Parts: sequence; structure tokens; C-alpha cells
Amino acid sequence: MNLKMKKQLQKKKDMLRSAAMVISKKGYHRATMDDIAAELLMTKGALYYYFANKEELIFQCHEMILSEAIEEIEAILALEVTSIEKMEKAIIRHIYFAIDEKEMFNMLLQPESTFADQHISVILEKREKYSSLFDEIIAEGKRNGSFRVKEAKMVRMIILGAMNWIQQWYSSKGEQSKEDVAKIYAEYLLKILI
Amino acid sequence: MNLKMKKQLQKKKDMLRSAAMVISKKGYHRATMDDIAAELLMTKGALYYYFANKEELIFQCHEMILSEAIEEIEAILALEVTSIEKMEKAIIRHIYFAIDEKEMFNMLLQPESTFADQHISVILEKREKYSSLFDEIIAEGKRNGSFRVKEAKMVRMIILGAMNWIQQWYSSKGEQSKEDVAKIYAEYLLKILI
Amino acid sequence: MNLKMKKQLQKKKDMLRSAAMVISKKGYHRATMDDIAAELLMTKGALYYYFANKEELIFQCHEMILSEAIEEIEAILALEVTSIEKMEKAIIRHIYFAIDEKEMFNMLLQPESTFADQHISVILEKREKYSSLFDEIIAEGKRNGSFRVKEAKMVRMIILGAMNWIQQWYSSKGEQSKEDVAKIYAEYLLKILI
Amino acid sequence: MNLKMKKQLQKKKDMLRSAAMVISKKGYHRATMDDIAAELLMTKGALYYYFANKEELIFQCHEMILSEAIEEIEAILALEVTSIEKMEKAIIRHIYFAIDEKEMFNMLLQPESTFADQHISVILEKREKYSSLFDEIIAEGKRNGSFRVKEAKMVRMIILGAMNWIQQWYSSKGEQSKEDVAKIYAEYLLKILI
DNA sequence: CATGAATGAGGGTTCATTCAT
DNA sequence: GATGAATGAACCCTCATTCAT
Repeated sequence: MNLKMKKQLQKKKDMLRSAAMVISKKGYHRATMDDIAAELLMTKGALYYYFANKEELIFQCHEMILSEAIEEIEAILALEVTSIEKMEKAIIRHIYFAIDEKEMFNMLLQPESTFADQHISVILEKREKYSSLFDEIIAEGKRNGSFRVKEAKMVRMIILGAMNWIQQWYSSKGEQSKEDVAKIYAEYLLKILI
Repeated sequence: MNLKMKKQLQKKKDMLRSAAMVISKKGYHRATMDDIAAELLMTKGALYYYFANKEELIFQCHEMILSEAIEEIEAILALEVTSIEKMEKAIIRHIYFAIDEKEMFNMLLQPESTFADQHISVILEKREKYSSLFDEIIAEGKRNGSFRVKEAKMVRMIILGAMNWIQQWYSSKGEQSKEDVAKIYAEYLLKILI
Repeated sequence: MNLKMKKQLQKKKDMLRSAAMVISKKGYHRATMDDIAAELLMTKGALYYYFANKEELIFQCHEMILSEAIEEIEAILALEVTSIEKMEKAIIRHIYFAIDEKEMFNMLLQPESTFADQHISVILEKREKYSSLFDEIIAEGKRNGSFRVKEAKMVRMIILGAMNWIQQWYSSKGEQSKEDVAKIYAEYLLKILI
Repeated sequence: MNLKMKKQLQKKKDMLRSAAMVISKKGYHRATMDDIAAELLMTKGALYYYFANKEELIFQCHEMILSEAIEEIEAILALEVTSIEKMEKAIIRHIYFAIDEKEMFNMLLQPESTFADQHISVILEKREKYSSLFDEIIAEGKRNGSFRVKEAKMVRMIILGAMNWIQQWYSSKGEQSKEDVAKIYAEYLLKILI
């Protein structure tokens, strides 16, 4: 029984991952339920067996991705290292994610007012939760004297905005390795904090 | 004759502006030609007299807005002030634009792979042109010793990314005035350059 | 201008009439928008130019038919004849309608819980309005001593029920002419009132 | 074995009864096989074990209900009472049924051209059989001088139609008890016969 | 016997686009 | 130049039905 449920859960995750692929590649509106089903080697009908409708599907995509991202940054927060190192790691982690999972990441940046009010609040909450983890690092850094910033919220926004923009220009085929990019970004962004 | 053409041009600009409003408010896909026509107090049919199709319409929106933005930054570049001041002014100008014309600005950030190849290259070229103006300021600053950065391209991306993200969180109803936001952003972002 | 609007109104009426034909022949659920459009020698798209959706379409059918029926019985009520004659004429009129416009009439009898609350109240009101015209005749007859009934409401229901059932068995190909049927029904039903 | 079959039969009857409930409440088209299965605390798959398809299911519903109704009226016919009393009892029985089992009764009134030809003839035959029982009472009454009607068929139709219409207006929450309604109806309808 | 999963054929609806007037 | 009307291709979604397990 438990095994069965685990399998089901795994399957749903796999489906969400594939769906996110298509959706973020084509965009929410251009990706049809047929497209998504095809990617899953299913028919549309089967898709609707698992998800009530298109919005529900994309909503669950969002949720899954955000939850995973939150977990990872939380793990960094729990490390026993300096605040500077935490921020560095968080920045690098974020950038790796933005590059490695470009499609899914991209999806998060374009909620496109697709969601019904009920869903949107959940998503926004989770987004805020994620962002607040960066706030925590900043706050911790201020407390122990590592960082010297007054407008913490805005600094957080600057950092997140700078990182998210990578989407728009980075190409894995380019000359820069993702490791280099991440390192350089971390270096420059830390200049703002210190 | 010349007057007539001017009038026509002005009319078209007005149309583009209104259209951009609707499109960026609703998003490209949710904004129907009917919506746009209604905003222009026209019928759909009339709209098609001026623009061959929806893509052409949005393409011209993009072009107009970008051209105007480029002009403004070019004007700053031509000023006889220090590089630091130029960058400061450019940042503030950009942020004002992002806040004051949120809808149009937003449209620029979501090309959404709407464009056919033919159009997209024109847009990308113009975008690049705009971005390169920031490069020029940075280069100038490096030449005259004001700025000390190695990875100029990446720094430019950090700055642009940070600024564009304002879209996502700034609300005119919030406590922060746009003047404050622009000033603070300029201050922090200049820290990266110096 | 006025002529144009009249034409449009007439066209809409024609459309409603044809639509009612299909719908009542096939039933609301079996009649597809394609079917209806085909009957109108149109495409589905054109249909949606005139009616927001299927429910709106059928709602307007109902309304039109009921309105016309109400007018006719009201005309009978206004005649200067005895109550008995009025009831006789109303019965005959109703039965003619049930037989001549079998399809539309049939549609009225099967609201099939198709309507949204907003619409259903309008329809029920109009139905009640129609039925109340029979009440008025009965009341008038009681006042002037022609009729001798205690439970007026129930008698009205008996009369309407009996007449509406004709739908279920009368066939124009059968031996009975509609004139005969109407006359006999009137005769028997008046026995209840007198 | 015999016991087993009896149990099975009973089970099927229970299923039909529950199914009829859902179908007549929602209407044939709005009631999905899922709905029906849920009411039976089963899954769709199981339902298909018992019934070949949806039409078969509703067909058996019809048949069961009609058979039961026929039996009851036949019992009345066999009583040793006057024709007037028989008709009175039949009317009352019919009305009780219409009120007590509103949903199932309602289903019978809306065959909705759901049935394939093969089925429909069986149903129509059974309906006719039921109706003919009223004919028999009338005929018997005519023979023994209780009733004085020429157009027996039409009178039967008037009586049935009047009774079936009760569906449309009677509410158990209303002021009238079903006993009152049945009595009054019987009284008025007998006026037609005598 | 029963279930979960899948299929596939529509049906309602939207909307960019066209065109006669 | 402008309008109303119409088209048709997609798209989301539903649901009766099937079937391996």
C-alpha cells in the first residue's frame, strides 16, 4: 500500500517535471494539453485523470519546484559557516539552478497572471518564503557584523533580480562556464553587502 | 502632405501606445484584438487596416518603445559629466521608466517567443543596442579610471537584471517613493563598479 | 438606422426559431452548436457572434416563445365574450400551439435544469405569468357565476397538465384532426369548471 | 443456488433504484457513470460488470419501475369494487407514486430519445400496457353504466396528463398534503367521466 | 469481481483573420 | 477608411467505454 502510494507520487513528480519542461519551453499559452500529454507519452484524457485542469497542472509544477528550491537554501542556512559563505553558497546554488533547470526556473518567473486567486496566494507565499531565506542570511550577517547594509529588503531584491536575469543571456554554449558565472556573480554581489 | 504624414505618424504612435497598454496589462495572449480595438475606440476591422496582424502590431510596439528608451540614454551619454554621474543618471532614468511605464516596460521583458524570426532579430538588435549604451558608460569609466571592473559584460547584466526586477515588487502604493528607490539602487549598484 | 435594427431583430428571431427547432427535436444535450449552426446555414463561429454561449441561446429561445404565447392569451382575455368562451378559446389556442409548434412547445416543457439561476428565475416568472392568465379566466368565471370551483389553482394545473400531455401522444398523421382534438379537450375540461 | 440468484436479483434491483435516483435527479445526460458508480459506492469498472453500457442501465431502470407500477394498478383492477372506486383508487395510487417517487417517476416522463430502437419499443409497449389499465377501468365503467364518455382514449389521456403534471408544481414542502391533492384530483377528474 | 488507468471521440468556446459593403 | 459579420482552426475539457492486473 505504502509502496503503491510512493510509486504514484513518484509518477506524478515525473509527470510534473516533464510538463514543466514543455510549458516553460513553449510558454503557458502556447503549450497545449496535447503537447504536454505527448511529452508524457500519454493522451490528453489520461492527463486529466491526474490533474483537474491546465491551471491545476501548472500550479502543481510551480509548487513542486519552489518547494525543492526552498529546501536547498534552507540546508545552506543550517550550515555552520560564516554569513558570507552562506550568501556565497546560496547565490551559487541559485545560479546553478537558474542555469541547469532553465526551463522550470523560467516558468517561475512568468506567472503570467495565469492563476486563480486561490492558487496565486499559495504561490506568492512560497515565493516570499524562498526570498525570505536570503533575508535571513542578510539579517544574520548584519547581526554578526559581516554585512553593513541599511535597506536590507532592497538589497535582497537587487541580488535576486541580478541572478534571475541570467536566464535572459546565459547560454550553455557560450564561452563562460556556469561555475565561472556563479563565482563572478557571487563576488560582485557580495560587494554590495560588505 | 508632410503635415498629413506627420498626423498619421502621430496617430499610429498613439495607437501603439494604447495597444501596448492593453497588451502589457493582460499579457500578449490574453489581450485579444477586440480588447485592443476597444481601447482604441475602434473595431477590429479598422485595426487591421493599420497593422497586418497581431504580431506586426506588437512588434511595432516593441520597436517604438525601445527606440525612445535608446534615445534617452544616448542623451545621457552625450552629457558632459563624469562617468559615475552618467551611470547614476542612466540607472535612475531606467528605473523611472520601469516604474512609470510599468505596463510597456513589462511587455519588453516578455517577448514570449511571440515573434517570427524575422522580427525577433530586429528586436534583439535593438535590445542589444540599448544594453550596449550601459557598456559604453562602463567602458568610458574604465578608461578614465572611475570604474575598476574586469568582467564588464557581466557587470552590465547584473545592473540591468537588478533594475528590471523592480517590476516584480515595486508598488506605487507602497511606502517607498520611486525617487528613493532609484537613488538607493544607484548607490548600491555603483558599489559594484567602483 | 431604425430599419437596420429591425432587420437585425428579425434575423435574430429567425435564428432563434430555427435553433429552437433543432434543440427541441434533438433535445438540449444532443443538439450541438454545430447542429444548430448547420440548420442556420452558418458556422459555429457565427453563432457565437450572436449569442454568448449555448445557454444564452436556448434562454432567448424560451423567452421569445413564452412572450409570444403570453401575448396571444392576453388577447383572448381582452375579448368581450363570456368566461366560458374565453376559456374555450384559450384551451383551443394552447392546443393548437402544442400541436403546430410541437418542437418549440416541447422545449418549454423540458427546462432540464439547464439554466443558471439567473436565467431560470426569468423563465419561471414568465411561465408563471402565462399560467396566471388561465387563473384570471377562472377567477373571472367564478365572479360572474359561470364557474363553480373551489380549488382554482389545482384546476388550472389539471387543465394545463392535460393539455400539455398532448405532446406525448398526438401525431399529425393520426386520424384525429387537431381541430377535433382541441374541441373535445375543451368540452371535457370545461366539465371540470362548470 | 436459488438463494444466490435471489440475492443477485435483489442486488441488481437495489442498484437500479440508486441509479434511477441519480439519473432522474441530474437528468440522463448530466448524470455520468462516475456519478452513478459513486452513489452505488462502486467504481465505474464494477458498474460495467453489471450493465453493458449506460443505455442498458437506464433501460433496465425504466423496465423495473414500469413493471412495478403495472402490477399495482392490476391489483386495483382485480378488486371487487365499483368502477368509480377503481378509478379513484388508481388515480390516487398514481399520484402517490408521482409524489413519493418523484425522481423515478420523472425519469419515465423523459425518455429523451435516449433509447435505441430495440429498447424503445419495449418501453413504449410497457407504457402502453400501463395506460391500457386505465382504459380497462373506463371500459368497464362504460359497460356497467357508471361512466358516460364517448372518446375514451382521449379521456384517458386527459386524466394521465393532468396527473403527470403534478411533478411540475407539487412540492412536499408546500401547504398541500399529498393525500389532499390526490383526493381533489380524483374528484375533479371523475367529473369528466361521469 | 473489482480497480485504476487510459483512450478517443466529440462538444463548447475563443479568437485571429478576412471581406463585402 | 471603417464596420459588421463570418470563418475556421485550435484549444480545453468531458465522459462513455475498455482492459490489464
